[in-house]
Amino acid sequence: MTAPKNLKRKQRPKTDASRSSEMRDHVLDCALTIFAEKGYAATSVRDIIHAAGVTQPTLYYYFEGKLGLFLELLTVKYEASLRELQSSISEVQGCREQLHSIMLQSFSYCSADVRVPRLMFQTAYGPDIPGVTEQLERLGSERFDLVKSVIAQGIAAGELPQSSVDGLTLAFCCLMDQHINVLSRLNDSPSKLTPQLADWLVDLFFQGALAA
Amino acid sequence: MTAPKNLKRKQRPKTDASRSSEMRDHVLDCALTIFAEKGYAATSVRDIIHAAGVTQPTLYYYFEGKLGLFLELLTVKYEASLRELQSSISEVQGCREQLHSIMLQSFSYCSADVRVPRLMFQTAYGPDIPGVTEQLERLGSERFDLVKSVIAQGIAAGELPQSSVDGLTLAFCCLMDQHINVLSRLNDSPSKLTPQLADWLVDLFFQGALAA
DNA sequence: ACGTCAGTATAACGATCGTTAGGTTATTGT
DNA sequence: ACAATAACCTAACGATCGTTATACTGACGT
Repeated sequence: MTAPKNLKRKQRPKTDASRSSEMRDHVLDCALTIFAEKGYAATSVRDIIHAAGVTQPTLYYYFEGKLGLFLELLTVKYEASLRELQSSISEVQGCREQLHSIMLQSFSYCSADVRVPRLMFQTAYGPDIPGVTEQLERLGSERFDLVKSVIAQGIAAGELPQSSVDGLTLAFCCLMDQHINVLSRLNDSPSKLTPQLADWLVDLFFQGALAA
Repeated sequence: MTAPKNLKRKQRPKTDASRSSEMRDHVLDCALTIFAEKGYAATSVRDIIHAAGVTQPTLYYYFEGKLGLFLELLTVKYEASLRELQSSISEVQGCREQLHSIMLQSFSYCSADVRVPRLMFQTAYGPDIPGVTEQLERLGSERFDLVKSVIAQGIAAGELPQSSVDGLTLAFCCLMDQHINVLSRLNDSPSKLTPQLADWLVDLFFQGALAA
């Protein structure tokens, strides 16, 4: 249906075919739309190829299958998010400012394309998916560890109390991720993931952590 | 496999057959196990009847089908949780104490049977399920409104600042639900949903809300 | 000019999906 | 004692699932 008109037959590539291709990117993008909408289990390969305007062998030419396609999508989006987070916290100093950067950057990243947080968080916080859980745990813990390192520095610097690092990190991630997940489900435009909300949440967490 | 040995052929009931039956409860319980483990979309009717040690017509005798069975399970668990929450907050006074009761009671309810929070929250925060979304939204908003009414009273009584009621409620629910969801996925025994954690989270929220 | 091969399509594979038609058994009211 | 019916079963329905064998097409190196 959404056939790519400008995507004619591909000219012979010099590089590995299964690694770079406009058609490949097109299928990935359509798969993101469907996976974000219905989740992995409820999405069929036929849904994806129908949205992309191609046939099954095209999907299986570029990807290992439904699972491989999904895993790549998930990994790409998680790692892109992580890179942006890492670069954003390197620009400011102090625990509070860095937590602020993390929240702001996450809100911005997820507002840019609501399909992304829907894919990431509905997969992470929904039912387990055999073959995905391991990789998802790895990707999720990279995020968690990034926040954890910032909070650990905050404790060391006396900005935060000497309570449990993991407990504080979990609380911050719960506030951030769940707000993103809940507010990404509404298809309100503009996004409710505003910088003001990010400010308020960081303040609430920080002041709460200090006083609790 | 898990055939109910003591569940012989049921004697004729006086009441409506599809409303009360040991076999019916047995199927419901087995369905809870499977749905909590794999989610709605990835669970097949055959998975459930295999776990219950019965055959398909038995399931369709007591329930309308996979969807009806799932909806009943979800509704029963949500409403039981809501009733316990309502009775628990009626025993204490003041916003802070009532929020504390809500958090404690939720932790207790979810620790008693980890299948329940897995079913409730992984369904609520995972991908949409056609035919379930509407009912789930209704059940979820009852929970939300209960917390909201407590917080609104807290604002009116001056216990909480005059910020957005919905914002505060969402933040509280994010902290509570996401902690339950994340910690329910680990199969640690004993549960990490301790009263100490509940105390700490309520303090963090309350002090944070005051200072932010 | 032509064989090669990357890229895409047709069509089908066996497996599994949710659901049900129809038969069997056991208990009940009469 | 016996018809009626609740409570199951065996078996199968058509639809859809993920995946693939096979064939075709057209741009490329030679």
